[in-house]
Amino acid sequence: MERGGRHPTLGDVAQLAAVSPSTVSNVVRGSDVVATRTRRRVQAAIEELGYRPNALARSLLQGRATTIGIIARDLANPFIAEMAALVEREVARFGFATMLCATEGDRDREDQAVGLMLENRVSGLVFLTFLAEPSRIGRQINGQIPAVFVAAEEPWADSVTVDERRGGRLVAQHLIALGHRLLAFVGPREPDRADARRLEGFLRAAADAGLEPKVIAWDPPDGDPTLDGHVVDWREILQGSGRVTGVFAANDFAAIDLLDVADALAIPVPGALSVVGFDDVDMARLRRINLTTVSQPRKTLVRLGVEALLGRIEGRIEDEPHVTLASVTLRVRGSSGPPP
Amino acid sequence: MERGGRHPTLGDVAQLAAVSPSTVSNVVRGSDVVATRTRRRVQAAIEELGYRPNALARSLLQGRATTIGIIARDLANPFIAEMAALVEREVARFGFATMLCATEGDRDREDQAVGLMLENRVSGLVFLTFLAEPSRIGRQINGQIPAVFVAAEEPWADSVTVDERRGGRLVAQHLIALGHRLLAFVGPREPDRADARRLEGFLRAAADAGLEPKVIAWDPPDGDPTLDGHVVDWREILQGSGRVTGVFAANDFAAIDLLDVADALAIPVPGALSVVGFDDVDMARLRRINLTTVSQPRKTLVRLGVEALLGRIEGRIEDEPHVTLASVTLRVRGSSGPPP
DNA sequence: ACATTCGCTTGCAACGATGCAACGGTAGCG
DNA sequence: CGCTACCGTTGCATCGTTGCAAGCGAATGT
Repeated sequence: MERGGRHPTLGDVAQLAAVSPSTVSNVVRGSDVVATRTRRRVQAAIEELGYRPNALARSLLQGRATTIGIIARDLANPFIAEMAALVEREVARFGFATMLCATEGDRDREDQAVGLMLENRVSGLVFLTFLAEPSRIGRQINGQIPAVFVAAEEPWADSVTVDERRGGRLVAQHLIALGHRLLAFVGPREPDRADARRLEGFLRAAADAGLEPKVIAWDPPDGDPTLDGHVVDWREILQGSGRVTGVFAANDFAAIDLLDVADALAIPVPGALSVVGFDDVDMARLRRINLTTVSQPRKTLVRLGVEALLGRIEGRIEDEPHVTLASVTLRVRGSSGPPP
Repeated sequence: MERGGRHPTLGDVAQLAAVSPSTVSNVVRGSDVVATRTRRRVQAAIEELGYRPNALARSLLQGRATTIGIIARDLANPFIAEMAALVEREVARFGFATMLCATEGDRDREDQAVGLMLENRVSGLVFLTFLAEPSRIGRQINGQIPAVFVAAEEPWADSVTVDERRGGRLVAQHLIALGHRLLAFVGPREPDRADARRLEGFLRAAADAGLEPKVIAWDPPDGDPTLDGHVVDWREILQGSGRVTGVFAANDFAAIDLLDVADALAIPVPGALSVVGFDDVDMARLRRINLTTVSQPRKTLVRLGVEALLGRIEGRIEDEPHVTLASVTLRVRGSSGPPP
């Protein structure tokens, strides 16, 4: 069937069908210049040898691979994983293969990932993460290949994201409307710009109501929460003298961990504590989680992002990088209620 | 910096450094035959041009890309997503890039995925799924490139998986030891072989105790459960005359959905219903979920799988395909208890 | 002084596919 | 009858790298 484990080539097929390699190439690519008789003969030869075109050779010639690269932060986060799946599926519709790299937010791995993608001459890059060191990556990419940020943003590339500040504002307004006055924000010790904007919107809306939320840094599951740089205890924050009653978590992942903490301390939610998240991951709607959260329109984000990327790849779009905003919705569920 | 948006090549670097392309190639690949003076000059030129080797050309010459392909069923399942992340990370340690395809269990997309990988001349394939049509894919791969099944199994390729039957048995024994006699298994309408074996072990152990569990087909979130081909109602199964008290779900995903159904019907777990899952996904340990489940050693599975794959790729291993079994553990949590 | 060795560098032929100019042959047209 | 138009097919150059044999000074041995 195939000679010695090696892959049969265009030439092998050509020989068997007694035509030139070019003709085989034309058949493979479905060019209509080939006579039907010849085409059939060639197809038979292809079948017999089990021939598969070598995408590497093709891509080498065209200067780029029919591949797009996804650079994500962390596939263990369901929000990211689902976004990655959507992107893969969407670009596959246009015949693109997908290369994947996770960075864990580490700048060196960011570098490596981009390097890997560039060396493999991907046609475009989808970033599912903010960058630890935007300028370096920006310089590397430097207009060499199209890139788009989805659910993230960089000024030097197309970005499709949501109005994070508005999301933060909605949360604050929701909690305040319920009657909360003791608010807090919980986010990672090293916030990315999404976290920062969510916080910003939250703080601003709180300030408008004369409130000043605490800002707590927390990296579950291994870290302790810190407040103004000092390690504190959840019991302290949730039950102590300076306790809070309404908490906005930077994302559902953290929010759900926080619910778990509350459960561990036997603090009733929303009875004694209201928790609001961000992202609306699938599990947020489970009755046991039932998390009030800000919903991001995942499919829309991906669709718009891929659309923009393909536009650049095909050269249809040439203007300045553009930021597209999709709208967020506050999804009120059972984890938020009036303060005690 | 670069000429007209195109990528600088070995030749460009060679010209600038006034050496031959071969020498540049030697420098890039860290060959030690190059004199230190020359090497420095070349490195300066590389820096100045922002040169990046073209992996496509390199791979074309070697006959295969430094890339492995992951073929997964569905990234939206956290178990799969986490496995994919682990594989990506593990192979990256050995310098491999990762191509990703999701199949959703569809045989056509299986075909396409494998075709895509083969055309891109990946060095090896990691399957994170059982196949809808194993024989076809097997014939396609046909010893052309190394493949390994992780948390899945095929006779014609190396496989690293767990003793699913034993997992099923452990669940049955656990429920029976608690005193349950009215058992059921809940799995997808089109079970893959993992599901089938989990069921098999479960049924056998139940039979040993003289019990005959119901077998329910269910595809959450959109489907109704069916029993012997007839659509039934959860209320019927969980509270009706022929009700069950201990349910084994084919995987945590389904188990968690089942918990949600129980919550919707206000059925206390484990008071009136015990639920046991399979996989031990991260969220299973949350207090609100607190799912008794069979734990798969994810990291071990991935490590062993990648090890086997690399062995084949480097030609170190040449013998017959081998099945490696890792051991499962029943993790007893709060979703199982004595029957009412 | 000449041969031999060494250290470094270079040309050249692949790898597999593609795009294009050019081929001989037939047909259509004035 | 000669001109162009078109048809299906073919060679050939090309993409960026690598591996290998050969080249070439300079240093060493006798």
